[in-house]
Amino acid sequence: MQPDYLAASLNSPLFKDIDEGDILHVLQCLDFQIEHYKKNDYVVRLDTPFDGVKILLAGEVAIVKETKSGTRVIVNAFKPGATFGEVLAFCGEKIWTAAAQAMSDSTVMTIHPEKILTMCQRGCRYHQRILVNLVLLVSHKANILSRKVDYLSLKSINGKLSRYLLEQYKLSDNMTFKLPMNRVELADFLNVSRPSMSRELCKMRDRGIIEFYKESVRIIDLKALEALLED
Amino acid sequence: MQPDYLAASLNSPLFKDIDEGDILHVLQCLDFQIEHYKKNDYVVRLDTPFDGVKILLAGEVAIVKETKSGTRVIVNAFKPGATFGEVLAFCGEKIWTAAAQAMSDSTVMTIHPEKILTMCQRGCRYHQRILVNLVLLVSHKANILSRKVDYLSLKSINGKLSRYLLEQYKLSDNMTFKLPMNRVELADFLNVSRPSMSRELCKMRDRGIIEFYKESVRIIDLKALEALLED
DNA sequence: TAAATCCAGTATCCCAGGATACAGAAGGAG
DNA sequence: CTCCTTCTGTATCCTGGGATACTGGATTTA
Repeated sequence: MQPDYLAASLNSPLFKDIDEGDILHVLQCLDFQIEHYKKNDYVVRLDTPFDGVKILLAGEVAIVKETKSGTRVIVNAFKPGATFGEVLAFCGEKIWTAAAQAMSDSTVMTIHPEKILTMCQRGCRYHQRILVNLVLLVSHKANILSRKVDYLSLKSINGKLSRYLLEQYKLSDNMTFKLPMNRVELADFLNVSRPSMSRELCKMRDRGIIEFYKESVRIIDLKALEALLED
Repeated sequence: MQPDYLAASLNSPLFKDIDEGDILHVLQCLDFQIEHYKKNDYVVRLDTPFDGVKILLAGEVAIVKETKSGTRVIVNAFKPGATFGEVLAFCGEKIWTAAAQAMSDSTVMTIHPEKILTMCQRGCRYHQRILVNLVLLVSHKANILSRKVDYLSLKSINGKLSRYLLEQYKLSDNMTFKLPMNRVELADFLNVSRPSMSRELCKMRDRGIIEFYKESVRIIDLKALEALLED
């Protein structure tokens, strides 16, 4: 076992609050494999047999969903320490329901989910901790999905945009903040077309509700922005 | 502790594989409350303080997300034994991010989440089991949300409908099946207006792709239905 | 058995926003 | 500096589907 993998594993929320010696121990129980991928390689292909929970040790991996018409949408982008596949694992899916692609050269660890749930009938102290971490991890994923549903459930672009801007405002606790994505990505995230979003964004500006320059946004009329939520 | 509540708790996936005596024990640790609701009562209101994980003991409860203008999306409908609020609990939300409404007269148990993660530092045999159940439960929720996102990401009513019908077909493994909801609920679920959905449904029928009478649906031209997926 | 209520289908109107194409700005590479 | 690419805003056109209102059938209540 190379120590660099161990170090990378330490970053994963799955192993949070478990100390180094124990992680080594856990990993040995878990029957893991490690694989390397080059940029643009598929780490996981859609509709292929599910083979285990993945932990990204190094590089960058994105979850991509592709429509039959050929358009590819990046659903989620992961940095080292992130895990994926755990939701599929624990709800008994047998195949991957999305593809994962390396955005840069990446190293991925695969572990077998059954062992996580059953490995320590004897009750090692870190086993409990892993289960708690798993609960937190999966809950977090579910929460992100839930937020996604919120956005997608809104029908108007104004509604989506104002909700998004208000959330960014709350996160930064400042009327001026920077958008974490460019226009194309934001439009994808809100599931609207880029020109339409741009149009509405500018309308808001013209109505004196917001100001923006590049990725910087400033909320001018908070009340008016909140009022836009209602549609 | 009334035995009927105990019996109802036994049905919950949260307590799966825990025997009766232990459930009684767990419940006593968990500091639970029980409340009754009439049809259409709100079990939980949007934006009110989060008060604990809910277990539906009797009746029917639906999670609804609604905008002020009245657009309503049924995210999920629950039967006795189902739990909700556990995702919020374990990602540290302080307020309810959706409303829950009783679809019929219902009884709901509320338990306090901190205790689930920490109650048994001494390692009772059922504690571990509850954590495993929680992982399974939350994963299942995340999976449902993921499916929901898939529906909402489709832009055309045809796309949503055909995806939904194909899923029902796969579930029943039969070209003829019954829809589990009426038209209003289905329209809510797919986040489209009821008349528009009705229109598209009838178009499909007129094109010889499906047949339907009330809640019964029969797929006639599977290939054509699959072709509609290509939004 | 009449009245009230719920449910599904249909028609009409009309607008939010998608598709597309283009233009100017900004940054990077040679 | 010049070319090239990426990003954003803008205009034009046009359709999918939302809002609304009405129908008739089914179900429930009295």
